[in-house]
Amino acid sequence: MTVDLVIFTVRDGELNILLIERGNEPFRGASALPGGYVRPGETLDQTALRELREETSLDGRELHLEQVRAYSDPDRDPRGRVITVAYLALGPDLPRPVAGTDARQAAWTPVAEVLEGRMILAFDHRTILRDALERARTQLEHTTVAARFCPEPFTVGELRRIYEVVWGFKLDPSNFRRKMTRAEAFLEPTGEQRFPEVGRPAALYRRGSARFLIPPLLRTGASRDEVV
Amino acid sequence: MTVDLVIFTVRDGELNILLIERGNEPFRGASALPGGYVRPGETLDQTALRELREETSLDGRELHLEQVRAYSDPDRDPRGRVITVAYLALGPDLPRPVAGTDARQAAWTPVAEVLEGRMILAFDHRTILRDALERARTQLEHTTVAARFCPEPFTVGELRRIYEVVWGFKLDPSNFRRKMTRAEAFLEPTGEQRFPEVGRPAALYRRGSARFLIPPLLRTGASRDEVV
DNA sequence: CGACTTTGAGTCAAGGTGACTCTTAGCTAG
DNA sequence: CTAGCTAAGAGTCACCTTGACTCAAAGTCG
Repeated sequence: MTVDLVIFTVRDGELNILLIERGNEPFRGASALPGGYVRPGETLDQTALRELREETSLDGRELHLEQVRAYSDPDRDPRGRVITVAYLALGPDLPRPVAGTDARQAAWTPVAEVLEGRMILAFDHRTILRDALERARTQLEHTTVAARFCPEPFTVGELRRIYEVVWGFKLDPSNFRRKMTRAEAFLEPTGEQRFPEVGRPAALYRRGSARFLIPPLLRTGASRDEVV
Repeated sequence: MTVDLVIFTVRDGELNILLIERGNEPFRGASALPGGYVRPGETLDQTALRELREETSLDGRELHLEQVRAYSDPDRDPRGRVITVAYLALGPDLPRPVAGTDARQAAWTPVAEVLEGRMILAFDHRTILRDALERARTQLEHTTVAARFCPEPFTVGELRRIYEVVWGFKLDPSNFRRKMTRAEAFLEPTGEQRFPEVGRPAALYRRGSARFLIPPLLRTGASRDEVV
C-alpha cells in the first residue's frame, strides 16, 4: 500500500510536475511520481504530508492536498501486489526540490513534455498524472484552489495566468476580472499596488475565505482549442 | 484492504441504501455497508462488482459503479489496520436483496432514517455514506447518471423525481423538462406513451449516449431548503 | 513624444434560468 | 355528461450571466 503524489506548480508560464528519477529496479533511471509506503498507524493523508515534506521540504499548511483515487491493477507493479492512492498537491512556485533520501533526484518537469510522450513514466504513473490533471482542471472550475498557486499578495492577472496554464487556453482578461472580483469572498483587496516592469500597475489581493466559486467558472469548450 | 459499497436506489419516492446486519463482532447486530476483502489478483473494481453481485444478484452492467475515495484512519476498525475504498452504486429499483453467505441480513433502508440519527452504522460507515451521497448529488449535476436510476423506458417525470429525491428538494416540472429535452443525446424518445393511473399520458424515453450533461444542471441553493 | 503593454471599466447581444400561466389529456365522482 | 382532479407539456417574460468587444488609464521603453 503506497501513496503517490502529483505535485503541480506553475513555473515560467508552464504547468510543472515534480518527478523523481528512480534509483532502483524496476524502471531504474526512468521518471516517476514521488511517493512511498504507508507506515503502520499512519492515515493516507499523513503519508502524503510526510512524503511531501520529504520531497519538497514543505509542510502541507501552505498548499492544497487532496485525494484523487486508488489504483489497483494487480500488474501495475512488477514486484508484486501494490495498491496506491494518488494525491494531488497544488502550490505556489515552490522552492527547489530536495534530493530524496535514497539517492533519488527530484526535478520540476513541464507537464506538456510528459503528456506529449517525450518522457516515459514508471508504472501507471502516466495515467495517474492524466487523472490528477483532469481533477485539477475541474477543481479550478468549482473551487478557489487556483489562488493556492499564487504567492500572496497576488494580482488578478497572476491568477488568470494560473487558469490559462492549467486549462491550456487563453481567457479574456476583462471577463475574467469581472467574474473573479464579483465572486463572494474569493479575492480580498489589500489596497496596495504592484508596479510591474511593463504595463499598468495592478491592484493586489489576498485569498478570501470562500472555498467554493459560486457560480462556477466553467470551461465552455468554445475556446478550448486555443492552446497557450 | 476492503471495499465498501454504497448502493443507492429510489423506492416509494425515497432514497434508499442497501445495509446489512452484522452477524459478527465488532458491531454485531448493528447495520453496516456491504463490502468485503480484496482478493489477491483482483482490482478494486472487480472486488466491488463481485460484492455487488453477492449482495444484490445484479451484475454491474445494469448500473453505475464508481469509486468514491479511500478511508484510512488506523482506528476505524477495532480489529486492526483496515483501509477501505468506498464505491458508489446507482441503479433502478432493484430486486429484493439476497441474504449474504455468512448469515447477513440485507435490507433497503431510507437514507433519511440513517442520517437523522435514528440508526447507527458500524465503523465510519456514516461518514462514508455522507460522502457518497454528496458525490451522487454532484454527479447528478454534471452527468447523465440519474437515468441509471430509471428502468427503461421512463418518463421525464420519473427522471425528475430521481433528482428531487436525491437532492432533497422539489424542481419546477416545466423548467426541468425544457432543460432535459434540450440536452444533447440525454433522452432518446421512443415514440411510445405511458398511460398512468392519473394525469395526462407521458412520452417515453430511453437513455441517450451522452455521459455528461452540458450545460450542467446546478443546485443553485435558491430553493435548496424545500425539502421533499 | 509616441509605441507598447497590461490593467480595469464599460457596452451590447445572445443564451440560460426561475417563476409563472395556460392548454392538453387522461381519470373519477356526482 | 360534466365538473374537478392530476400531471404533461408548451409558452411567456424578466433577470442574470456570459462572450466578444471597445476604450480609457497608467506605467515602461525607445
